[in-house]
Amino acid sequence: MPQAAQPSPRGERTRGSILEAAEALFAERGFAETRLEDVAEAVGIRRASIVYYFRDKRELYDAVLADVFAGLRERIEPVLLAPGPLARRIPAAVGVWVDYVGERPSLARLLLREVADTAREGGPALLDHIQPFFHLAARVLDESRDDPLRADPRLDPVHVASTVAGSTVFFVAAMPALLPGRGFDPLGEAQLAAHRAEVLAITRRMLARPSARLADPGSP
Amino acid sequence: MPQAAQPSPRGERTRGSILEAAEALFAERGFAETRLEDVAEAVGIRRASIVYYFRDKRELYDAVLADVFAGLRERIEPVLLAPGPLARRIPAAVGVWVDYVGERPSLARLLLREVADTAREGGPALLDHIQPFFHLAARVLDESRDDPLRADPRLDPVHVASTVAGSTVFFVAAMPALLPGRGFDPLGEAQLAAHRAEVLAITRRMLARPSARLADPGSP
DNA sequence: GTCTATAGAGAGATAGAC
DNA sequence: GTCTATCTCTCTATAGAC
Repeated sequence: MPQAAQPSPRGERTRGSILEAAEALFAERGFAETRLEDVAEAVGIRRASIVYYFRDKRELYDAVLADVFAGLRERIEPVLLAPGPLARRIPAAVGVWVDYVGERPSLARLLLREVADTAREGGPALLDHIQPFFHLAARVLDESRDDPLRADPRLDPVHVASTVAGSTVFFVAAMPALLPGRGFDPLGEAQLAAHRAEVLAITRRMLARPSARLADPGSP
Repeated sequence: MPQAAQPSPRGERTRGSILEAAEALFAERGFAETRLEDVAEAVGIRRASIVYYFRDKRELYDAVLADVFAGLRERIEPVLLAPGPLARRIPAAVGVWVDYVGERPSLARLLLREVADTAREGGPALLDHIQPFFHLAARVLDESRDDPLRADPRLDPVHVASTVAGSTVFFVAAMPALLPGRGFDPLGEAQLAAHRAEVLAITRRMLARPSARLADPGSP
């Protein structure tokens, strides 16, 4: 928001358009290769106007990440906090995840890039935006102390999440590239349904027959 | 190689060092954010000297990709072409894949980035480097016409490959970021073994109970 | 083969008018 | 709020000496 003043309706609309255009471009090209010029053009304004809403390029990028992850959280939180056994809630959350990525495929590419950037010294901002999901997970597990799944020491939530996230995100982003020529669309009804079924099967197997918990050298 | 002349031993060594440094930096930071200056510094030479070996930045990047994927192919080809049922060769190939990524984690990040770039118009060079794997797969399937797995129309090799690749690559790159603080090392003996077991279980399930083949709108 | 020096493009940030 | 104009920095690519 502009200088802590109350935003005008027009301003809110412009701001939203900038976010939308930036999300698409950052996802497609990455942070460094995206020119503010292109974002402005997509919105139909001039480059300098973007600065009115976002101090600089980095802040715009952060706002995009915040927006995308907030949307995901809004969807996942209710199904994870709903009553019922974990063995039911977790697959439900996985289904919601796949559907969300299907609707907002920018998330797939943004996440792919952020994860790849992980090794950098300065480090990406990913962690800030992922943090809420850790809190959510901690809360869910804490409130389900009696759940049989919770008791199984062989089950590593982070490992499950990594597998599910990795396969979906890769599927959505990679399939079109891997099937060259044909206009393959991983986001089509049938494709996405097939993938959802596959990921759910994987999830259920992991929950039913968890492998040894990964050693966690630093845990207290 | 320099101007089609026979390379001197010293030149070959320098060229190798450049490739090695470039691989690490491109993987960590991506193409756009990697400065030739840094590659040169890592090698201990000056920026201009790189041009002696690689016409420009893009060519260097391409050489890195070619090198990394060629290494993978060298490992996977023999196990896929070995005699025996597909139900045994495929898991073996998956095991080799996980081990290779463990030894050369740059591949994980490079692949993550390339896949994310897929949506770009100009398009990344990924396809050129992946092509040999398609040929390999086609050959293997062709030579296994009698294999029971081959006959199953519900089995989609690309889908299996995408799932396996996605989960491994994400695991290797994401785990250190997702487990902040502690010095988590997904490439450690135990972690990698646990992941390999997990991916193999996933693979075997997919082979044993394949889901419906994904519709392929453009296939002949 | 490797270096120094420099040219030149690209793109983000800033100042200030309307 | 949005624009024009400009400043400045970074980084690639090139020319040519050693």
